[in-house]
Amino acid sequence: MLLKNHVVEYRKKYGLSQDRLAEKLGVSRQTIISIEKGKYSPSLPLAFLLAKTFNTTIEELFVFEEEKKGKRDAKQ
Amino acid sequence: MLLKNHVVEYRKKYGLSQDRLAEKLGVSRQTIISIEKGKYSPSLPLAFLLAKTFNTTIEELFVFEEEKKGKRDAKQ
DNA sequence: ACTTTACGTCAAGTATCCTTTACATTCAAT
DNA sequence: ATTGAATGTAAAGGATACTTGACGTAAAGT
Repeated sequence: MLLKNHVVEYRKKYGLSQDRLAEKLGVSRQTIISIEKGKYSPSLPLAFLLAKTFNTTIEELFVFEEEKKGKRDAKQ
Repeated sequence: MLLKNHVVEYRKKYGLSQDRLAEKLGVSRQTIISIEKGKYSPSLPLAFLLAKTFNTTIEELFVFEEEKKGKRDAKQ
């Protein structure tokens, strides 16, 4: 199960640096970097904050990719 | 920042025991109990799984309550 | 009475998220 | 060439999520 996200795009859309975004969210810059780079997925509270900051939803911001190896039929 | 959820209601709506739900999600029963009891919020991946299991969204399943007491950080 | 099912607690350990510090690179200004 | 802003890496430690196992309670059905 992979978890991609559109944080970079949204951050740039809002003209924020990683530093500024981190500050706004009350987390460290490293956290932003790690999430953008896909090193780990954020906690649910942080995911909520991110979505809120970008006026979108968690589902829109984070893309949940079911990784089923062997399965080829894409449903949805 | 509080994070309530409707896991109990949805679980019962789907006629699942905590044990069965845990099994379905691939987590321990303790994890379900802790989430339902509000001891902590789930990880984002688990939140996604829960929402998916109940055919709903994270935003619907988890209620994000902005806590407005004693703001320390002047952000922006 | 006994068993089963479901829900709950507690505690100790592992895994993952997040912070902090320090340092490196790139690019756009001087 | 140097400065500053923005992005990146790495590593150690702290905080939170999750597991495992042991145990308690209560209800429902033999």
